[in-house]
Amino acid sequence: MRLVIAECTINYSGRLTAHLPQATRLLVLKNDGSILVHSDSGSYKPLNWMNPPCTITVLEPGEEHAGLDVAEVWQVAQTKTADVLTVLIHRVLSDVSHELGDATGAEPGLVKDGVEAALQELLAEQIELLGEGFSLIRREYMTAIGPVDILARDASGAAVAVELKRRGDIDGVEQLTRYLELLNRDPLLAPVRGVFAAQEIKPQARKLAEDRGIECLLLDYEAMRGVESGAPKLF
Amino acid sequence: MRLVIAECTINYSGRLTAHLPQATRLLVLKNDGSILVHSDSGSYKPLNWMNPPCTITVLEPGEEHAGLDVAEVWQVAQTKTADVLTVLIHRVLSDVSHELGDATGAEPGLVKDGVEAALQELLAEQIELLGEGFSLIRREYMTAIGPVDILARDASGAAVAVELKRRGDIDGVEQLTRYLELLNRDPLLAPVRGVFAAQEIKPQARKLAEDRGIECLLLDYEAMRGVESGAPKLF
DNA sequence: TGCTCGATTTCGCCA
DNA sequence: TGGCGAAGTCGAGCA
Repeated sequence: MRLVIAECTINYSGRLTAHLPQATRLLVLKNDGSILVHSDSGSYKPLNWMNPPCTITVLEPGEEHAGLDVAEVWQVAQTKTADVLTVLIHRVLSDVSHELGDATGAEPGLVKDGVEAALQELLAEQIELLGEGFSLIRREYMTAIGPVDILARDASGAAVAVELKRRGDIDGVEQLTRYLELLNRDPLLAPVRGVFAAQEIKPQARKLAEDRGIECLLLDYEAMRGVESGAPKLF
Repeated sequence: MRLVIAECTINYSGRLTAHLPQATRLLVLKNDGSILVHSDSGSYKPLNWMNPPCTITVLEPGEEHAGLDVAEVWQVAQTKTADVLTVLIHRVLSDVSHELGDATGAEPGLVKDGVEAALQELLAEQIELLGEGFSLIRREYMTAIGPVDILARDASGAAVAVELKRRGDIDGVEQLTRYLELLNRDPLLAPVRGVFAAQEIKPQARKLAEDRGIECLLLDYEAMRGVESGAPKLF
């Protein structure tokens, strides 16, 4: 990885056109040829970037750069698309390279825990959270338009489709509506009720769901995990 | 901005729990207190990060780190939430700081062109792309559930609602469907037809749209821009 | 401030 | 490989 601190002007042309006026910035050149342009603020998203595969060509400034105080021109071109990032280097303040990775030179990679999959697993094991006498039919119940997160049976034996979200938005209600429409065409399952379960449900989503006769269920992830393990998971 | 190349082990606890095994990585510490952890591959998204406002505290290794070859412990805590990023520093290979920004120390910021807004502007000006004899009623036509991108009138005088996307997905069709349902309740407008216009339309979205009697229209941004300016915009 | 929607989204899964 | 849904999504615009 090569880290360059430089006064630069940047133009991007691809899905959109973008321009960065002259300023001092961090240029990160990764080993796969990709480049990130970071300023000292903003969040983790760079001001500009080019993702791999791409190639960097260093050019001498041409006539069009006369009088612009340009020392070098970097042409970063995407291999597969027509995207081009042009970096005009005015002054290089620092330029260092380092080898990253573990002993083998590879990045071990991130280990995650606690996303929607975990929520689904917990609700499947604690299916009675949906109501007394509920039983699980199956998780990821496949349909022609995609998998229903959880399919269950209520105390009376009627089928219930559950859509799970971390944050319950209007999109989730639409998704569940499409599943219910499809499931209710199956004479072996119909009538199928819907439950919209999430750690947080937006007011507009709740309203839309209730208008459509879909029940809303707030989930407490910490409590559900507590029931399961008795103690928070540590590394 | 401070750039540290270090052999490190990282744990994150917040919305999810994540772990990064020991390896050499780039740690970017921005002036606003935020931190990014980058490896030599992947795209612009860091392996781990903490966005501002947050504080970094450097601790001496405690008993729980005995035998783990830990030189320093960085506790990065979000000011508003309970998110915590713990960086175990095994070895620092490089540690440099630089002032970024322009002459005033500020980042001038990115200038963009060519997103959905531009597409909407172009289609409004070239409304005949919808069909012969079409006329514009207005852009961003407000309704109770949000603005319709473009409302037009066809040759026969009937209202047409247009939903614009760069990439036409199922969500866009759902959105247009909600607008049409609402607009068709207005006796002054009804009946209102729908047109789903995008640079690219996913097969599933096209199918859903056609099932609902919504017309699909592929847009050629480059061609539309060419009609408008006669020449591509340059910086 | 809260909500909605776009993004050069990126990322990961599954058919 | 392509399509699709989730993301520690982020960020802008608007009520």
